[in-house]
Amino acid sequence: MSLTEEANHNHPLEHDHTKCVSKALGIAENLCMVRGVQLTPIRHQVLELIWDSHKAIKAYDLLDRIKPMQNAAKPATIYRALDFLIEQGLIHRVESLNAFVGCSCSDHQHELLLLICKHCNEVEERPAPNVMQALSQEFYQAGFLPHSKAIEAHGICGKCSDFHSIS
Amino acid sequence: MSLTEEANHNHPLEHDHTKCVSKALGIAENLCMVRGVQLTPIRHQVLELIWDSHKAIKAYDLLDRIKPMQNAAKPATIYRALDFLIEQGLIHRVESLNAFVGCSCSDHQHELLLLICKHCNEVEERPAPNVMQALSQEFYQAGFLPHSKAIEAHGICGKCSDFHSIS
DNA sequence: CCAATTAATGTTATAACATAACATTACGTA
DNA sequence: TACGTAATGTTATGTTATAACATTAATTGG
Repeated sequence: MSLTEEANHNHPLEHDHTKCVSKALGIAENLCMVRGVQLTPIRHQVLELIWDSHKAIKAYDLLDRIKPMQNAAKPATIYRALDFLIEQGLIHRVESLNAFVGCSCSDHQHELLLLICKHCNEVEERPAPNVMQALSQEFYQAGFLPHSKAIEAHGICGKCSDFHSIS
Repeated sequence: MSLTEEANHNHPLEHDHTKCVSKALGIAENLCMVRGVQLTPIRHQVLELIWDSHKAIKAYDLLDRIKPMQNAAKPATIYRALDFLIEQGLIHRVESLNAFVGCSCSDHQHELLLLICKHCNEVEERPAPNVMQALSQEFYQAGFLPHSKAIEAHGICGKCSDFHSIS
């Protein structure tokens, strides 16, 4: 099922989303330039489609949406672009949804806590340094050498609970 | 791919695993009794197969392994049993692996931190109260009302890094 | 500049993960 | 014993992801 079908509440006018998009794309273009990697048209379009909202989007939904622009697009087309974007830290894979969301802080070092709203389906990314520090201590105590970590919480976001309480 | 194919190092003699299994099954039987839910033969067998090791196991691997005992087993057979076991808190779904692992503390309240070893593929579950507290604060600051949370870390476990350093 | 190499994409096929929908069976209880 | 509910059987299909090989585009060294 498309994620936007099951939780489709929107927060219109909450913010100027064109700014989010242009900022994210600008950062991506710059990063790729600096790193000497190619943000090809396909990769750029996939990133743009992902940034169409703050909701996580599924690979096959991306495929549907890129088809008009890339007639030859196949699953591999999307998954390759996703692999690239993840590698470059430009997007996150949301494990518990099998979906993908733009990374809002790809320009600096970060560990990630993802807050996934069941109501509007938006995903908020937070640095959560205290959580990360406690986590590091836990790893140390366990003798565990982490390579990667993901924290994903499902619940109701601030905007949605505000919305409920005033409407 | 079967998870046990890609990371197949074992820690033999590290512990008496029959104790883990009998403890887990005993707790499960008791809990189900108390709750008035049925730990049917299929559900019991699936739980037993999951507890065959501390590694996460995939649904279709479980299917293969239950076939000799349950000739009629189909994907739905396994997924229904898994749903039941998850509902009862007897196993965890490891989101980042699409796999399942026995819950080692199903008899008491807990939030979970899963330490997943890339080398031996075992999954250690830790309560990590400090992490959970920091997380709660983060949720509060974000105005987020959590319904569920999962922390999954991939890396090298203590036993495997010990092993490397002495051999 | 052009040949060699590497990076990216096209294409086909299939593997791997999961659920829907409806039929049947088992079992407790009125 | 008929009824309702829980569990399982069964068929089909939906969803997510990758393998493998061909072709095209971009980069680089001679």
